[in-house]
Amino acid sequence: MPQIKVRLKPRKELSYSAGVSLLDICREHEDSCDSVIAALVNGKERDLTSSLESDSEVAFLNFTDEQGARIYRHSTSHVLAQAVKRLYPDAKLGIGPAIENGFYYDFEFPEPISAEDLDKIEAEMKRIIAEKLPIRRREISREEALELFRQKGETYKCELIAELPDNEPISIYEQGEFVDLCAGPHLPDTGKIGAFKLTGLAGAYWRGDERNPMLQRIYGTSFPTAEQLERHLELLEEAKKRDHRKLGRELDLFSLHEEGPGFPFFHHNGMIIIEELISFWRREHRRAGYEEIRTPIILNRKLWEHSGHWDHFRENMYFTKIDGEDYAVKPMNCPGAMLVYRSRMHSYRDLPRRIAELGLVHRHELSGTLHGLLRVRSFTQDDAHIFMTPDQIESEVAGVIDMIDRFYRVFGFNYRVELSTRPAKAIGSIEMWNRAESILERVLQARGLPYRINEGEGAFYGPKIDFHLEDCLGRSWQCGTIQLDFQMPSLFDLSYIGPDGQKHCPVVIHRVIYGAIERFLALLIEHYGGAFPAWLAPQQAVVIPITERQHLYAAEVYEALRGANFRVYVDDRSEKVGYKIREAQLKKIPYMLVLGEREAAAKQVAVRHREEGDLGPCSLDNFIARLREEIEEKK
RNA sequence: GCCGACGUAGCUCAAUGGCAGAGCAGCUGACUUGUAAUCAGCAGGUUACCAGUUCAAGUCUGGUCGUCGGCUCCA
Repeated sequence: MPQIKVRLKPRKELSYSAGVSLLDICREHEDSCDSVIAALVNGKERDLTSSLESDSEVAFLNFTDEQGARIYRHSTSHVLAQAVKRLYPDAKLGIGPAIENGFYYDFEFPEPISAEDLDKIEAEMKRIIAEKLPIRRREISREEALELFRQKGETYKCELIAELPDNEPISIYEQGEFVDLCAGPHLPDTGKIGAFKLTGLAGAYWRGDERNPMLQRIYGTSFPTAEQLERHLELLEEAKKRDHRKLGRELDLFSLHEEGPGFPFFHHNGMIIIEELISFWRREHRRAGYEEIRTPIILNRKLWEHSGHWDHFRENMYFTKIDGEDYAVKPMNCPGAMLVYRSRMHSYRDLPRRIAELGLVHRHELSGTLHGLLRVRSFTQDDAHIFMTPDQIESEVAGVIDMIDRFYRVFGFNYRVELSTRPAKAIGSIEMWNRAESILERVLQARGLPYRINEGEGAFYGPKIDFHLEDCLGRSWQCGTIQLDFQMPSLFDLSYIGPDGQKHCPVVIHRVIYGAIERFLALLIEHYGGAFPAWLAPQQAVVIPITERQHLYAAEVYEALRGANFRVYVDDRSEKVGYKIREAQLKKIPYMLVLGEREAAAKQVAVRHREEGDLGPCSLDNFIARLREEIEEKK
């Protein structure tokens, strides 16, 4: 038996005879071999049950490694599938991957199951785990695989096998009587799964396509210990307290009504935040050389036919009739901006022309996708269209990326970047698309921004760079976007006169920073958990007189703060201080100013901060200076 | 749109097919209070809506509307 060298990370050099199993190496060299899930062999994920035939670099994976956790949960999804097959032998298997924080498995049941059935399935899963079934990998030929799953009636698996690339080995994993098509790797046996829970039941189209049959998806999660599982479930509960729908009601920011599904109502408190966001936005845009326009909400159908929206976006649009003619409620602002550009002649010296618009658009989204303020049917885009010459594209795109980064930084948002490419319903030539896509890619690479490619998710008129933010449950939502457009300008016959005295067609960037004000507000609410920084807080301070004897002084303090342009009110109800403070805390007001005999006598205010607590007395002027600085610096 | 769940007072939640209730919020009054809930009283409902079964429906059945969780993070 030839000897092989094994470099065990972090730094061990070992020698074994070829054919040694990873499990053996693990038992010998890992202190807590029980917690090892799988291994990376020369960077590739492998089962612990597999063996080494040549010199290798090995790193063992634990649950604390992201890859390890995914494998652990993927194995749990197989246990779920096995349990389902035991209880419902006629159920057909879909796919069952690990996802962030858990896993799912899709099934087609002969009769739909309901949420109560999950208990039964969980019980069976526990049995399978107690059986400690060894999990074995086997590579088989395409023909064998097809035959195996055809026999079992697993039509979805057969479909997957047929689509696997020729050069890829086909592997199956067996545990007890259960077998699944799977690339792996997996835990060595089912007994390794500590704590798990099935968390949800949902419908899911096979392969996410609504033309395919709908399967039932069971969601779950698993952890090595019950404590970790419990902690995870508690974290989810905590996160729900930050839900913008709950906080929106509690803080009186907005409301949603049956009378207008998907059409949010903003209350005074919500409007204050929106107004602050907008005035910040206006200041930054003026500084960055933007103009601002406003175009109509309802425009003639002919315009939408002309722009391509009639052909490509009609299902999402609302229509109406005026004087016997068809009109549409705008789903996008671009045609309006095109008309503004076209309303006068342009020289190349005028470009780039950056035209911004806070445009209220309406889109008919599927009823089932509506979600608080995060997915609505009417929203305000902080839109802009940049008209420019072709050689200005890169610097303008870079400028917008800078601007988005600057904005998101103010709020402390982490974001993810995606590049979306040509969709099925696209207008314009393939060459144009390729050119546009490569320009966007080049700018991203030049900036060293990590990004993901979203095949086929671009707008119908051009590719785009999207900026995604996360909500309280980690779901990601597109906010900022930069879309490159070579089509719309020529459709609208836009032009500028070049240095050569000839007419040329400009290129357009469509872009938003917040995206939709409504969605951005929702994410802000969750991001801050409702405790907005002073510059955004609907009420920045509350004046709390202790008894009626301080009401006069309270009015004085109130007037001074109002005079300094702060949002403030007096709580002069006949309640105890503790009661008023508790209420102000629940309303997440940044500052509470308690006024008693001492403060009134010394003309001071006793400052309490919602997070820092009692800060003691200080002069009114000092407090005003403190709050003013906090607001100006958007702390 | 599709799959599943849910819909009772402003909010959070009770009520075996048998008189719709509690806490908080609201209103009135008393209390004059020193850093997260003072006490008492009052008021608040076509149980989402529309049909049906039943002596009797918040509860059972059907439909409509709305809300929530999902609908590739590819074996």
